[in-house]
Amino acid sequence: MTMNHVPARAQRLPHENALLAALSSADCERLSHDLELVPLALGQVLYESGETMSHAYFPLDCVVSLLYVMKNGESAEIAVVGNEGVIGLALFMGGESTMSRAIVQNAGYAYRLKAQVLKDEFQAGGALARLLLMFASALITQMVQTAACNRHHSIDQQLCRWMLLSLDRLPSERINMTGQLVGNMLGLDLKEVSLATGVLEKAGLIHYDNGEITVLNRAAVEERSCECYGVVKKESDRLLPRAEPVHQAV
Amino acid sequence: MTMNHVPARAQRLPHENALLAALSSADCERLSHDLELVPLALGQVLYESGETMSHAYFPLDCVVSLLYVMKNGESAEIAVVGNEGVIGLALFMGGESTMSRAIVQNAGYAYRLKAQVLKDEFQAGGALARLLLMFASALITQMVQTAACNRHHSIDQQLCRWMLLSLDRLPSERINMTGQLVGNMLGLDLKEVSLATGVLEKAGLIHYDNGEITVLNRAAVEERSCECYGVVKKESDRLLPRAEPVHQAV
DNA sequence: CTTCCTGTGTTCGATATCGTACATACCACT
DNA sequence: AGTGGTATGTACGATATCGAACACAGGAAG
Repeated sequence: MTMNHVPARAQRLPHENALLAALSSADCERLSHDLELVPLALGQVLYESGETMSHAYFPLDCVVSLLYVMKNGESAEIAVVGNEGVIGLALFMGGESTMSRAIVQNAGYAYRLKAQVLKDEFQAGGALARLLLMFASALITQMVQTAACNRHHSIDQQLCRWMLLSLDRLPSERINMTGQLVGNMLGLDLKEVSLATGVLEKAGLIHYDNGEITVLNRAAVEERSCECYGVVKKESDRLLPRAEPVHQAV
Repeated sequence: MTMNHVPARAQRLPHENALLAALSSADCERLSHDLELVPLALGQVLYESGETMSHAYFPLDCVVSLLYVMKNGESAEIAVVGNEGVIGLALFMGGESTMSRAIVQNAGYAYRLKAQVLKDEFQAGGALARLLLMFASALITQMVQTAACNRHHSIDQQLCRWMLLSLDRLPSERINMTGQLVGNMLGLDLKEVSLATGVLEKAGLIHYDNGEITVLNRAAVEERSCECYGVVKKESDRLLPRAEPVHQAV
């Protein structure tokens, strides 16, 4: 908890988010009045399935999961979004809501825009509109891959894929999350998570202790993961602008 | 081979597709020069994963599946599109290609537009642009649901869901498809399809004979299906304009 | 220190799923 | 009729997955 004297707050800049960073300075200037910096806490729900969204969120250093939650409470992660993207596609796609819940998987900061501002900006059809559509493409790729992965790959493989997707959006090699939560993300029971992490730990790929997963050997995890991680990453790189390096401003 | 006694051909109208039907007569008029009627054969591949698309297709009476195909050949259906939608979202989303294969699940006719025409039309930002985005929303819902369904529901339930989605896009209660193909769609082995159809047949819900599935008791199939079918249908109804009734022109 | 409580991790047995192999029906063509 | 190819149905064993009950830690309150 070294976060107490968070000097970061004042220094957070919009261009820590890849989409905002890719805007021209004119576009950025215009939006800057509407961009509001907000801290997002672990577990915070940005919107609930079927709800109308009030804002779109552009993550800076946080990670947000899109979860589908069934009537009986079982859930499944559909996609992960970090500083390469935005939460709130449905706003400009015309549906106003989606069938998934957006929940903060890793605390941090995000900029947000009021729903109407984003809609207007999209309507105007400028650079942001193009970026949003590109990101939507990348997100669809991730959803498609998730669907196929859920059908065909083992829990171990899926866990590896998930850890890699998370790591790519985090500054360190540690994922701070309880087994319970990991289970929610992957639609698993706690014991299934335990089993899978146990196997990977015995193999020396990770260390798992009380709600903290440390990846010891990333290459081996990639090896063990299914092709899905690679496909999503490659397509994401193809479609999206590169994110600014995340860290320590001067 | 003359088409002389195929009266259907001449009578196929753009408004058999819900998206085209929802256009104003002005929009429709303008597009009509570019709309080309094409027959689609069972098993025809409209585009291959990763390929650049040359056209967007608006199905009239055919059904098209979006499949993801793994490196080892295993496949999984991501979504089904009939006359309520269009094939070729990636064209205007900016990606140019998607990671899925579009394959004709039920033969019939479609209108198609050259890629550039669709892109220009979308750029112009008129009614068609809004409809395309709405349809994209509905398709995303279907993909999300597929991902969750693959994670949590049994093969029986998934088969029921799949049959219902197909029936909604077909004029009769019969689905003409070999078990092999059904397997491809759902990412199953032939024997798993056999097993599942066997169970449903014993229960009197369907009759399955030599590549033809007849649904005998639709209500019971809905009962047995998971919640996924209902969610997709409801969301689809919410977002999309109603399709014209499919059949006999005057 | 004890008790409760919540979150966490483990064990065991039931069931679903999947790989392999083999048996059968139908159709088209020679 | 005979032959090959495609579609289908069945059986058995190996795993993976999942449900239910049990076991353990640590913090808060008494």
